[in-house]
Amino acid sequence: MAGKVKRKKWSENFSEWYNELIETAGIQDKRYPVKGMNIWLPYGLKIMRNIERFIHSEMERTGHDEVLFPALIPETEFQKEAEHIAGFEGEVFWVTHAGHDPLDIRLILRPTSETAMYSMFSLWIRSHADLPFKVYQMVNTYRYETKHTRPLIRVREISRFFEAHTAHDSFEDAERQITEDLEIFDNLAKFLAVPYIVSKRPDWDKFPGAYYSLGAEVMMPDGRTLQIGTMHNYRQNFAKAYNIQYETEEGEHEYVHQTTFGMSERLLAAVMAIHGDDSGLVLPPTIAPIQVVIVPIPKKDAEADVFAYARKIADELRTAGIRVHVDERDIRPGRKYYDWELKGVPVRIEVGPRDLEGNKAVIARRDTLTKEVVERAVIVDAIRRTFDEIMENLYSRAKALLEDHIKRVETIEEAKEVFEDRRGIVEIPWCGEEECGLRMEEELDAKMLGTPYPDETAKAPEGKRCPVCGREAKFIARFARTY
RNA sequence: GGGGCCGUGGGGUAGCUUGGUCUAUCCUCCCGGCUUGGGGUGCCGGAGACCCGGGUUCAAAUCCCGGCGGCCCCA
Repeated sequence: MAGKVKRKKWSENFSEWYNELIETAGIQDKRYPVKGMNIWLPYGLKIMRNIERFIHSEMERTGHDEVLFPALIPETEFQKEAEHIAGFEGEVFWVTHAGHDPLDIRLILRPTSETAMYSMFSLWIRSHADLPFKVYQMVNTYRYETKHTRPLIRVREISRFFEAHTAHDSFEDAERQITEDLEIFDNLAKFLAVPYIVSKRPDWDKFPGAYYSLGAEVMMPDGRTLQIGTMHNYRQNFAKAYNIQYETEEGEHEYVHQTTFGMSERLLAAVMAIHGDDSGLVLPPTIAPIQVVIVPIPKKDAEADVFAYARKIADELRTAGIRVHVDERDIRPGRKYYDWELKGVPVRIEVGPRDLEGNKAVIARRDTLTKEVVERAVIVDAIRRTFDEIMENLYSRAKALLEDHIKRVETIEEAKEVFEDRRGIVEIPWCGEEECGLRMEEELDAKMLGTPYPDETAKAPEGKRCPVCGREAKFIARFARTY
């Protein structure tokens, strides 16, 4: 039955499909006259808010407090951590003037908030009793992207940037935080029905200033990967630059260990891309602004009032906590079907004279585009069951897409074939040397995502050799074309 | 950094090579009316565009120069 769902354009011309859908489905308007800065439209924003609501609840569950820092950072603060500034200075927006006068100390628009937050952390964190210290914010950040911008994916204003920042009394406790971040991320991914992989980034591609960086990637329909989450362990790098110290039980002064965890509206891009099809968006019921749309099918001269019937069902669903909308527009039902399919509403209920007579309703699933007739009396249960089935189907379909695109190879030639063919992720033995890693990136015209995480899964099997230098391989390295 | 392409109603486009019946094509969206209603009803009517500046010419959407904006490829 899934064969009924067409995903031709989606898979063969993903870029075009994506750009069209961003506007036709009402996610964003790209016509704002600044490159890389787009407007959130009401429908898209509602979806994003539902994703954020889940993130807020996870943050609360795990004891993070929400804060809001200013968007402007003085040049002097920005420059305190050497690697960090080197990594970002090429892409920050500067504020150099106020009115007609040049500023004494120039300001940057935050590309991320480490340098805004950490001088304050050093004031706030005094004692071991203050640790662990866990805060987060969801704000807009700015990066002057020089590559091609793409809505939600590569933008100059990230308008929904999530960043959690924590401070700990030891490396071990910071590691526990990374584990917690991964658990939060996993919950979120399940909520979105989005399967992913986690890699430890190679040293040359760490977050600027980090001890190590983890990236969570998803597989897009065209075989390229999209990073949708990152976790960094900073060790004491920033603490030393910003003098964030606490007093131990013994009265000593120690630098804190820090971590960050980041996500953005790329989460929505992933959901759109991974679950969509040729008819448009397919939203998981967990985040759909409208979970059920009811389309009344009137018949001329029929005495039955299908509208009243539809409204009654709507009330019932609403009482059960389901987000429902009755489409009473004066247009043909077929037109409504297309409209709501484009917008990805997970379930459609059709009610016409036939259903009213038999005390039934037709339930249509968005993910499979199949229909089923159900008894009016059990409609709430049927909808709930359908939601569960949709979540399962979306997840397993996406999981198959991801797994089909991961290929383990041993030579550069094999790896090249994968990228020529259908793309995806290549896993290849690697000695661990930067030189060999960069060489493979160049030869494959792909990026090294890193090594599988947790570390135990990154070891190369016995006897495998690095295809570049021929030495014994220590790791499995992942390569992909990325967004 | 190097090379290429392109700016036409809200969106997508035709026209440009060879200047003139361009009073600018078609689809979509939008507005009004009738009709219709279990997968994009049909018909009638309406609104809406040649990126900006300069030049060539009797005549420029079309050719030339400059500006601004966008896209693609390579390093």
